[in-house]
Amino acid sequence: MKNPDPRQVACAVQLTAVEDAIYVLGGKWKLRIVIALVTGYHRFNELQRAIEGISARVLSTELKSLELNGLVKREVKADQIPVVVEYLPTEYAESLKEVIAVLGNWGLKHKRKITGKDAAPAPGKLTNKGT
Amino acid sequence: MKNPDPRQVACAVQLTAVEDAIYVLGGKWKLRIVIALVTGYHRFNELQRAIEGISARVLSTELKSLELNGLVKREVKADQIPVVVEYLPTEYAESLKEVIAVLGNWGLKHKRKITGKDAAPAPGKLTNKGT
DNA sequence: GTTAGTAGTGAACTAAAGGTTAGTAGTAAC
DNA sequence: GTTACTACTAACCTTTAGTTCACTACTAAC
Repeated sequence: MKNPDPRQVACAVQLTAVEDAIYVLGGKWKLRIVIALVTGYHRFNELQRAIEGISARVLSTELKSLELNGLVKREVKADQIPVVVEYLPTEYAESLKEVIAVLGNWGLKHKRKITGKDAAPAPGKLTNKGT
Repeated sequence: MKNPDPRQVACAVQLTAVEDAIYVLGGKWKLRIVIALVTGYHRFNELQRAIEGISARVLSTELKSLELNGLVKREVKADQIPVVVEYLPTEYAESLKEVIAVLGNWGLKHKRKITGKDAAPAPGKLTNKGT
């Protein structure tokens, strides 16, 4: 196989790109945090209360990861007492709105398909959790 | 807080939907498999060769999960020797094309942003791997 | 002085995801 | 008879993700 399968060439670009996106946005919490952020929650404890079930440690590490990827800006209001920290979605985070919308729409359609019609969900999911 | 924060109401629907989508499509391999499937790879070993790095065990479990979610159809060609199994993307899998496109585009833009400009990638990623 | 709020961090743990190795059963080529 | 192909699967191991709990340091209210 000297000259590669044209199908491989065709999908290679998409493949790495999708992988990268999943690396940055995947996992249990990253997109939830972004959604909370653009929804208007900006303070640490406020975010922790808004995002049900997240621990301080995970919120902290996830915020750092999002900051590294330019999606969040950490701002320390040193003048206030007590010192308040704000996590603000960057302008760049706006670019995720489409991703969130598409993913959300698909998730909604899929849930309807799985729970409403076929009733054969993935093991232990979609039916029994309304997070 | 008797009447819930309107922001919470506003994002709750999107939240569960996005979560569901990530549950079904998240992880290292699911979307890669779907891409390979719609690209034209249909047989087990063919898929394993096309998707670099995936093990038979993982490919098997992931295909089952995708089948449960109606994205793949498993077809056994019992008449052939040796018995051949084909994994075919369902029509429903077409609905993922938009998701893949949007995610791929974002991933591409993001990689360019991170590696080309800011040069501050997430720890140990995006720069050092060209899968 | 005790409690609660601000924003976290470190250690120790569990759970889940994924990887490695070996092996099944049948066919067919060398 | 050994190797290689078909499509897997069980057992075991490692790695990563996420949880729990305790704790810092400072301020304010009770």
